[in-house]
Amino acid sequence: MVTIYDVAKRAGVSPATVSRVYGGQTPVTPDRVQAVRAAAEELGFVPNRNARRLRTNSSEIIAMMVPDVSNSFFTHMTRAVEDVARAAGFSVMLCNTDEDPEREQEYLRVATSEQVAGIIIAPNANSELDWAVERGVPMVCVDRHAPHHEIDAVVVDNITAATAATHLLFEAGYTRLGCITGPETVETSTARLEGWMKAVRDHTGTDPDPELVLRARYVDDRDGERAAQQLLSLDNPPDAIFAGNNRLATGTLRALYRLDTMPPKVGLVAFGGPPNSLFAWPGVIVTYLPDSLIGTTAAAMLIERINGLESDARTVTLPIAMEDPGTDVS
Amino acid sequence: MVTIYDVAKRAGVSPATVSRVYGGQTPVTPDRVQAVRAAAEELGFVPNRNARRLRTNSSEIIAMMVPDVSNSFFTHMTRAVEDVARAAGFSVMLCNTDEDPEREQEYLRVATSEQVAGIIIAPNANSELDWAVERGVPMVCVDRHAPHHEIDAVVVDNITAATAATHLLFEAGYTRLGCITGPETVETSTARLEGWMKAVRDHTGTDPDPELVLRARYVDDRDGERAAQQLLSLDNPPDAIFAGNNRLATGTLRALYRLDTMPPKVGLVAFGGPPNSLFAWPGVIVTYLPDSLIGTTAAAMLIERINGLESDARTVTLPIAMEDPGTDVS
DNA sequence: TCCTGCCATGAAATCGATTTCAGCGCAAGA
DNA sequence: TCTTGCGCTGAAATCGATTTCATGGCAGGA
Repeated sequence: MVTIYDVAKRAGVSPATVSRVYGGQTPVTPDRVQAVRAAAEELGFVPNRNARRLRTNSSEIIAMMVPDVSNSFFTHMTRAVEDVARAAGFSVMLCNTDEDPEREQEYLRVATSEQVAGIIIAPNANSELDWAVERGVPMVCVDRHAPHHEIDAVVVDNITAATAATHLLFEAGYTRLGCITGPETVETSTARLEGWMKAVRDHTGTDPDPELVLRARYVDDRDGERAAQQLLSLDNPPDAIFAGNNRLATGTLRALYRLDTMPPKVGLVAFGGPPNSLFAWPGVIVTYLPDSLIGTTAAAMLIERINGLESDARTVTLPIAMEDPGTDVS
Repeated sequence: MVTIYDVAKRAGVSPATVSRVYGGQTPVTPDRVQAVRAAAEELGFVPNRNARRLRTNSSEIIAMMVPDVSNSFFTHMTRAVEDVARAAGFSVMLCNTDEDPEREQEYLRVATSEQVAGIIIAPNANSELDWAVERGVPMVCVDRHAPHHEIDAVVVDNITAATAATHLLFEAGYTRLGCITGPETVETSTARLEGWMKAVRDHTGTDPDPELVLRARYVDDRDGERAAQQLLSLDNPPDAIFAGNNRLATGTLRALYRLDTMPPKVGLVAFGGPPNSLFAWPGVIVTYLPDSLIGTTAAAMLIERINGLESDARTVTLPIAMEDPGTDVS
């Protein structure tokens, strides 16, 4: 391994000078800089970040903790975070929590032990963030607020969008709406359910039929498929379904396909997806979550914190775009 | 920051003993282990990995260098790598190269400077891997072979699968096939083109019409869309299209939709996608790349290397699954 | 020409964990 | 009882870069 001492010897300067050439505070005479760079080049010197970090007690790593990167929502968010991070000289450490508090805890431990510069996390109601908060690690929550702590957050207005999308189903002529949403531990699933209920009450004047509301796991589309099947096999089945995230929408669509009741026969709100939907489909109302924007915003906010910003916790709420192709089969 | 010295003082032992409790080679008396653990717990001690790494000259980080995590193929691969890595005590650093050799180079520099334990990379023809190879960083290539070096690789049999899928188009009754594949710098795109050509020759007895072959970027589905439009606006347009990856397939499908020539009117091979295809579609032949399996295999191979395996470079070729729903519109 | 003061430089301490090496205590064998 | 030897322990060196502190050199002002 080539060290600054080797470079120093070759360049005829002291190790301190070599160190200063690589991002030190103190200036170095141009010709010495030249000499050092030349020597470093010849020897193939790469500064050892571990040594630097040990000394400076900081790293250029951002931990990205999401339930599951293979969910396209988080995929795009992660990609966006990585872009902003790289531009600012940070690397991204990827952590899939699978909504499992234990795994999350383990990762938080690794992250602090790693002296990461900051953490971007999509927490759930069971998240134990005390560990990181106590240690003052800069942190930004995405998609959901932090439980029990005041922490920067970038979220979307789920209630409003869920209500609006549900209204569109009613306007399209559907009358009996089912709702498949996520577990109670995930804040967005409750918000979307709430938005859906509001729209139902607005239109029917009464509370929705409880048998039309199901909760399924967010992370596996087969759960969504099962839930949709269950709804559609009711004695009095819904004629449209609100699917609370992209996975659930994918599962629901598959169930509809299997039962030969594809939209527009049965209406669908695909909240936040389905992923890579290719084109507008009659009877499918899609809301697009601003995944990349959430990522870039969160990364930018985190970097502000890393650079020492001390203000109170901030919450940024981003709007949700919507697509309604109508029910016309053309 | 709590260090082993603090813990040592509190537990009434030496720092060396504390270190040994955390994964040291030498055994420690049980009651001292107890005392150390208790003290560590009370003080909230977390070992500083940077110090450890500086000393041991190794890290528990695997760099995952892919063109673009937001491509579902790499997404699933990355997810699989992360699972295997975590189980073995490694973290994953995410690097999007966008097929850009410069960015790749930058990341290789960061990775060596970071003393990463190993690298998993999807290289292209312009990749400069010398840097890492010289330094002996354990490395495994995925999806593509390393240019100019003998390195472990996990790939799929693109030629065979492309030929087989193309055959299915002919069998379905399509006669004039177009092909949209990726840039020449990406090995898989050439292999798939080759497989396609073989099938065309088998069936027609002649070389394919050159105007039916287009190359587009792999990374943006709009390029695929444009290429498909171009093919379909020929005087003598193809009646089926072979799309060389998931992005191209997505773009092609969108073009077909816009031109109101959705399959089965125009046949389609969607090689390696399209992502999250919801269900079988008449006239669309889909090949499924074993994305997760590539990831787990590569991660396992890399970990073997990290643990000191010295054998010659190995290449694992995985099979490709295929789905042909026929052309029947039922 | 001499003095003041800034600027660049090198020597050495430091970050926190690992590891070598020597020593100590204790058990087993003679 | 004495010796041998094993097993555990602590002191101290070490990893490679950063940074403080003291110093030497040089320019500008008197």
